[in-house]
Amino acid sequence: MKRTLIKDLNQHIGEQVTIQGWLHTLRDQKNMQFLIMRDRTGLVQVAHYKKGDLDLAETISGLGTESALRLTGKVIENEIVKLGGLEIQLEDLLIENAAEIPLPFEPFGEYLPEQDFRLDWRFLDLRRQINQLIFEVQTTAVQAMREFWLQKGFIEIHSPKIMGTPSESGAELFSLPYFDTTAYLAQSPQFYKQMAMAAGFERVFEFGPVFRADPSFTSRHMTEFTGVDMEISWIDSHEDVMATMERWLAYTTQSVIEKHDEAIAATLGHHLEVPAVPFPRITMAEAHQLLNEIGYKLPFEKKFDLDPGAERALGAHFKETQGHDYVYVTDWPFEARPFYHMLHPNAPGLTRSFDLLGKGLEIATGAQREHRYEVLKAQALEKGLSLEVIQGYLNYFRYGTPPHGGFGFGLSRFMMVLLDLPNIREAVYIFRGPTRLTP
RNA sequence: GGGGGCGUGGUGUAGUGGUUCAACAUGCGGCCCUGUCAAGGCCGAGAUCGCGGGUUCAAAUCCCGUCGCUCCCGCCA
Repeated sequence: MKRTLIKDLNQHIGEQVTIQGWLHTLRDQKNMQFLIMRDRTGLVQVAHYKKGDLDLAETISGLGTESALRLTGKVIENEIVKLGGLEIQLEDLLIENAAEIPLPFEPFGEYLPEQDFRLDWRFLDLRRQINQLIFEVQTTAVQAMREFWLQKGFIEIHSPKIMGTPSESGAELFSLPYFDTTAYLAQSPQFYKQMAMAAGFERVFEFGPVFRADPSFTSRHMTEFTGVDMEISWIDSHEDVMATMERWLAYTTQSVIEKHDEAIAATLGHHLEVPAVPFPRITMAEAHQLLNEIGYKLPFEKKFDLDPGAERALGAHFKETQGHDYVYVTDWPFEARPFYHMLHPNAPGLTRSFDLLGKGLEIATGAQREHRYEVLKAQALEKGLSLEVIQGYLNYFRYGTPPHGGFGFGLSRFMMVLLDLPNIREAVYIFRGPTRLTP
């Protein structure tokens, strides 16, 4: 018999249906048994009159909650049932996979075990409604991001994650044996998306894994995460990148609201808002001045940079003064940026770059890239890089590469910001950290 | 790489030197209950208090070490 989803049961009053799902709660009484069943669409009560089938009653009594069941019965309206005013009168039950007793923890209990323990049993943790919602929302968000770009003629690329030389960035590399040599896991698709600019693709994006061997033990770092990268050609400055990005994020948020507003309100207790475009912008120099005014003390060694506390302070300030969750911090000093960021022509030492803060959290970095071969080489040397090692990359800029720029964006960090999740381990399907390689 | 915090039955917590210090909740097992509904009632099993060492007449409780987890800084998405 065809499966009926629990949310559709009210269209089948009086009919015999089959539902498939998990035993959410069992109330086993003297004469009656009540099974609360859950599938991905909701909960329903199933009633069984014990004397109607004593063998079945005994089977049910032995069931552990969270067992995977398929059951058949007649849907009846019953106003005394508090769960939706209907119930299924049980006729047949098939145990697809019994849950052992006891469970490692109760996914639907009053309190939850600490996060580390839940990660050990992530599949049980993921049965919780909020977790299903997080990944439904992420699916919609990623779909919208891709849609936005496809509407504008972007090409999607998939660059290799195994590399012979480090890709860039100060981040530590994972190395691995590779036949008779050593290979590295990509820290970023940076060089490859710029290669696409040299290739004349003009506009590209990529969703892909990124690996960072930094031993970071914080609520917002992972050793492997999904990077969302884009790169566009023929830009005038980093402003073009920011302008594209903010509309892209507004479109994405709009899509999430259209599809999940009700569920988000029901589960998280608040509504999302589409961020107003354009987002606030502040230069690094202005940011330092502002921080000074609002009394945030930045350590001396951070005179070219921000620290996480400063980012939170800026986020809070723009929320308070402009009601905005996002802010671009632009024009970072070259000291704080990689060699390939383009310098301002009339402000030496400053780059055409930006970070995007969402609720005070760094979720993206972008810039116009330096596409002039000689200038790029000089900047690499200034950063102390060996030209030999990056010559393959430098070659992209010898045979007609347009001006271009783009950004790298952390998908899970965005999910944290979007849904107010306190820890990136809640925002990612399966967490990878310095001491977490399983599941 | 640096710093802080935590580590008690399956799970979440209480207890901060002795005399119920091993408790409470939940889960688990049993019994009871005219259809319950986040069910309820009664009974029961379950932790030598992460591990090792030390202080003390006495340690879950203090000290040292170690391991694990966690958060912050550094680094970044």
